[in-house]
Amino acid sequence: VGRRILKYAILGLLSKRDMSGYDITNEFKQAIGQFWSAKHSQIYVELKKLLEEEAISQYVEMAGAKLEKKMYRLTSNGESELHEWLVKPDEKVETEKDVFALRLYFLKDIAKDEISPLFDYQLSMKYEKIEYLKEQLEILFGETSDPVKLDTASLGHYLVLTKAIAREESYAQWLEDSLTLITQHHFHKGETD
Amino acid sequence: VGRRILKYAILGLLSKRDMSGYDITNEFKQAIGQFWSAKHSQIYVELKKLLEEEAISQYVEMAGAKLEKKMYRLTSNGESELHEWLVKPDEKVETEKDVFALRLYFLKDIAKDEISPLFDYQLSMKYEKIEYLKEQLEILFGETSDPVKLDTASLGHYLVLTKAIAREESYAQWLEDSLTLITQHHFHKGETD
DNA sequence: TCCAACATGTAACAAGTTACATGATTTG
DNA sequence: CAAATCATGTAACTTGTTACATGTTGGA
Repeated sequence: VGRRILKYAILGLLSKRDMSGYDITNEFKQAIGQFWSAKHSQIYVELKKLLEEEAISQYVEMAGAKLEKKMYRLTSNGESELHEWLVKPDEKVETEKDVFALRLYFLKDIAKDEISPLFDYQLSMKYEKIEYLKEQLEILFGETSDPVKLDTASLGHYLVLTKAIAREESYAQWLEDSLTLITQHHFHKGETD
Repeated sequence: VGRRILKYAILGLLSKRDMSGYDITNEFKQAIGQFWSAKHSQIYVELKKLLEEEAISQYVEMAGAKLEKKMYRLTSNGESELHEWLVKPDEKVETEKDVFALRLYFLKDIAKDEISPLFDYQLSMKYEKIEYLKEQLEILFGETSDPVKLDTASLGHYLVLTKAIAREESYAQWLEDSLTLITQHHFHKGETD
């Protein structure tokens, strides 16, 4: 049956302000895109469905002389659906899919000299991402001495960014540790074989 | 077009030993299931496709008097396809989807007294999972003084388990920190409102 | 005037889940 | 002998990606 996460992600975004499909697409390229995202093709289809369900309403805003922006607004119906979903504890935990970890599980089938480049590439991607996320945090909360003083709306944003940073840093640390271990392992095997 | 991760996950599993669809289903309930998994319905369909592609071959093993177990084995074709994939660096990074983080982003729409139970539930699930993963690590590598001395096949298993533990512990830590922050935030707001 | 960004949609396909369907074997 | 586990499959459906398709607007 599906849990329609995208539905609630869109309702959540619209609870902040009215948005067009294009705006929603862009939001998924920002902070929240670290934890949920969708392409415009999926978003426009979902918006149509939400309109039919009367969870949202539509109005047109002119952006220029001819360009029509279709704006969407939460209905009270949609608002209560969102609230219900937000406090409903998650039944099922989904497998977090991670292709690099999957590859590594089959380590024995990877040649020794191929492993290190794979790690190097992963690490450089992780560090790039960490840098980007920290920049975002700095831009948004750089002057904030104490996150306790943030307004409630910004607090959500702050928590999501710190989560993403923690996740990536933990990942990078594990990559470093594993590469060290594998290198030593090869050395050890080389010695004893 | 898709990247057919399941295809390579199955080929990887078959590189360790011959397996039936049922065996593969069970493997996804073990360690590697922390990073990739599939239901039996998807697995049987994929196995059929892999047979057609001649990446695997099939033979029948009797399990009892009437019960036929269809066993699959990597062909040399499948083996080289697996090797190629294992060393091909990942083009695209997929969004790691996390429904709890998504909810939290919409924090302002959650009533104060509803937030703490949500965190408590998440934390209890995380700690349960961490305990389970550490048990697995103990069972498999408990007597191992130094992972450097593991055989190469087990090393992959070890790395995947330590990865899962690091991931869950980092997650739990962030949950603890965030709950503290939110609690202080409410207190702060209560004082100043 | 060209290019990037703005703006919206559909179609085809791939991937993944749930439900339906059936039967054998082992263990208490 | 009942229940859990072993064992294999198909059908219907949802979700998500890629490709196709079109037109506007603002700035260099």
